[in-house]
Amino acid sequence: MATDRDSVLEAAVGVLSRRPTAHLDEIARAAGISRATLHRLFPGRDALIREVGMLGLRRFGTALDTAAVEEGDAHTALRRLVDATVPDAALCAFLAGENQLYDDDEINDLWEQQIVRLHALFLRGQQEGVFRVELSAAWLSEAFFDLVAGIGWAIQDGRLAPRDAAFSLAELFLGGALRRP
Amino acid sequence: MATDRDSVLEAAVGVLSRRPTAHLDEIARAAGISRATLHRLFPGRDALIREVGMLGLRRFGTALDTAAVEEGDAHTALRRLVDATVPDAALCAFLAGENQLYDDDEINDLWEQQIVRLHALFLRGQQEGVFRVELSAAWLSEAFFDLVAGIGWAIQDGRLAPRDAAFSLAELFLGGALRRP
DNA sequence: AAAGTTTGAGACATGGATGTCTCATTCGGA
DNA sequence: TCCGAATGAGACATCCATGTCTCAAACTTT
Repeated sequence: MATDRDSVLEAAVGVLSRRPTAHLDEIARAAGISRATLHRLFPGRDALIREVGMLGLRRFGTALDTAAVEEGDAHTALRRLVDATVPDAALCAFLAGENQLYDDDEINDLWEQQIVRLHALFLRGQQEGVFRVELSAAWLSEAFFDLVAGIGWAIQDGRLAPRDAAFSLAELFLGGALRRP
Repeated sequence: MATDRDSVLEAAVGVLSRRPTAHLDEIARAAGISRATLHRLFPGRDALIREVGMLGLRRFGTALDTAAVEEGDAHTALRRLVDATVPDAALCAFLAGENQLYDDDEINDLWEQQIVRLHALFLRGQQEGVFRVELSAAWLSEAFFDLVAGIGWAIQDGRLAPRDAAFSLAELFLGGALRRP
């Protein structure tokens, strides 16, 4: 029974990241509330989708903060980011799939802000000689986010154990991104 | 002007992989045909979506064939698979995003068939000592497909040059999947 | 216990995409 | 040139999710 807005949004993610066209009935049921209450919390479907996106972007921003991606060497910074991001992988999965959101300016701006920070992390790592330079920082950012999203989907569908998530992501991605010594 | 079914499906992918809820008008326009003709080719929206999914799975199956993933050492087999898959990355992106398809039994079966082959490739590679065993074959399969999908999205949105796609995918993924010598 | 608030269930209207139809036009083959 | 087939444009009807409303029940607060 989720009464506050964020709990509802979390429940909504669970449904929407799998089926972006899920009916509001289904989302309300997943949140343990009625469709009427859902409408009281969010003016309509668009608003709901938008707020889920905003939540995801806020969470990812918070993950970048707690990981302090601008500090320390890029390698361990990325490891910290993995740990900070994995708990919100489902939200990232939603963001990756819902390209529809990109009509909204506010969403686009916030999205841009996060990507810039991620991109800067990889660029810094390349300049430090930590990350490979044959792969563009843009592609590294893209691929990282894709894998986070993949983690989210895999966990939701029960194909990946949550305990293994951070390790699987870090090992696979860092293996490909780190410069060989 | 795409008159045959497959051309229409290809055009549909271009629209649907970005916006899964695109109207039939938009899809028809993207294919250069009228909505009436679109309906003559495909009974309805569901049928269209389904056939796009089927096309994607068929293409991926063909890629597995042409790459001959069951032959040779797993490393070069995977490199062949990258080259064979990248041209159809957009279709894979659609498959990754449209989890809605998973209601259909025929789709599920075909999907299962491809995943089994991909999974077997990684398992074989692990047994040959080529791929890392700390990462499960299931996760490697998942991550590979996620990155292919990411390639597709990135190319469609102009964030990745098609020429760089195969290299970027192979280097990043193999870097993380291959056992260090 | 009583008043006020919130919620759930359902009915209802609405809008918009979908599906079906017709008909004029165009294209292709004989 | 002529005929048949295919296409496009548009006009409908239909369906269904959405949005709005009401009212009773449950819960909270005093």
